Amino acid sequence: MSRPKTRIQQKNSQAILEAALDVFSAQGFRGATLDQIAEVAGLSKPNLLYYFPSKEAIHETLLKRLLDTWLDPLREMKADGDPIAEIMTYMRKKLELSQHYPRESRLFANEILQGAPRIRFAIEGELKDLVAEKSKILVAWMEAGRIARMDPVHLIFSIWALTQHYADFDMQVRAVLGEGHDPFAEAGGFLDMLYQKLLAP
Amino acid sequence: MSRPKTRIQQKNSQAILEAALDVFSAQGFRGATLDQIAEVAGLSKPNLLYYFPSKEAIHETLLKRLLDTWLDPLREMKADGDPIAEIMTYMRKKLELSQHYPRESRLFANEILQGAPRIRFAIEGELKDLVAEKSKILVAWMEAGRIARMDPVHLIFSIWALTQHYADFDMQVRAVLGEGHDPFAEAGGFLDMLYQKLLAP
DNA sequence: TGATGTTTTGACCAAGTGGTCAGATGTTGC
DNA sequence: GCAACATCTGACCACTTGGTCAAAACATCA
Repeated sequence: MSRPKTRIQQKNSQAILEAALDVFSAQGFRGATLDQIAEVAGLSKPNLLYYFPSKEAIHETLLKRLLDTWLDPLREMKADGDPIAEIMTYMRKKLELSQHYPRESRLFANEILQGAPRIRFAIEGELKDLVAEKSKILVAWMEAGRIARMDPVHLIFSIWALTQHYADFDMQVRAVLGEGHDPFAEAGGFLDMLYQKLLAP
Repeated sequence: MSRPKTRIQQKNSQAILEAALDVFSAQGFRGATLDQIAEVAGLSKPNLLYYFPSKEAIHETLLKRLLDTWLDPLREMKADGDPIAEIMTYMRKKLELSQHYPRESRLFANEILQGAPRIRFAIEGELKDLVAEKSKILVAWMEAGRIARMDPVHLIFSIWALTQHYADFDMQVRAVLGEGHDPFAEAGGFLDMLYQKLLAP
């Protein structure tokens, strides 16, 4: 069922993944139940299992799709651009992911929190390699005196931490800010300012 | 059973909470089972329920204890200290909590991720009030020109995000850094530098 | 020692879980 | 219209889950 052929397969697989994203991101893998997913998707439980062989398989499909989306912004950071603009753009794109795909962010957070049992391989491979590659670019920029010197990997961690916080801890952010705030707009301004200061050579 | 009297009650309640912290922080509330907790605690399941009336009750006890520890460092930020030193100390203490109490950090993260169903009241009350109070101090420091001007609440969010990241995403941090790194030592240096630059008037 | 209270446990339960399956119902192309 | 296939479902299953309970084992102290 990995490559839906008919219109109806397309539609139902999609609905299941959409529903599963809702449920998994809110409850974690073990906390989510097939009954919940089925209900949200508007299908019967046996029907879910007609499209996916198991709960595991749904989760896995979701994580696989997620990872690419998640890494894309970092992939786009290019050595030949303006250093500060490139980093700023990366940070902004990550913040937009947090804003527009908070369920994906939480799904990912849940997975890492629990020791990444299902995507450890990707973290230790793809992600690690990508960070190593981009770190080289950052170091080159530092050595050329175009941004301030610092640990490049922790610089990347800081972007992840600061942007994902607004998706993963959304509930807390909104509760603490109270009414009449636009968390993501404010975060955008704050993080722009922060990285301007941090990166200035 | 909230106030253990005998030696044995003291010891077993403690063992249960310790085991529950292990399991809840790693699996989330729904993902954790009483059998797992009982096994880690070295007790039988019915014996667990002799000390605590329900799974809920164990979780609740854990969260209640956690909250105070968690807020203490912020409470200690005093208006009459040196602004930069006070904020730096707060950041350092939060980082130390991440380092020495990662399970507590993850327990908290799990709870917030899932919409804080069990501590919403504390987030909207105690925590919100404390942040409001400390924000006033930060703003006063900004107006006195002793630290740079910025949104004080997002400044606090940034400290939470950057320090908790090293506990909650520990697996990712270690995987990406690879062998031969001391994540928390490096984070300490990086965050010192970051906040020096950010706060300088 | 025995009487009294505390702690522990095996056996049990009802509800919920992921998953199966035979067959019913739709859909499609001839 | 009908054969062939895709889709869907109710009934069911084995297992796990949180929780109960009566009785057993243990501790304490007169």
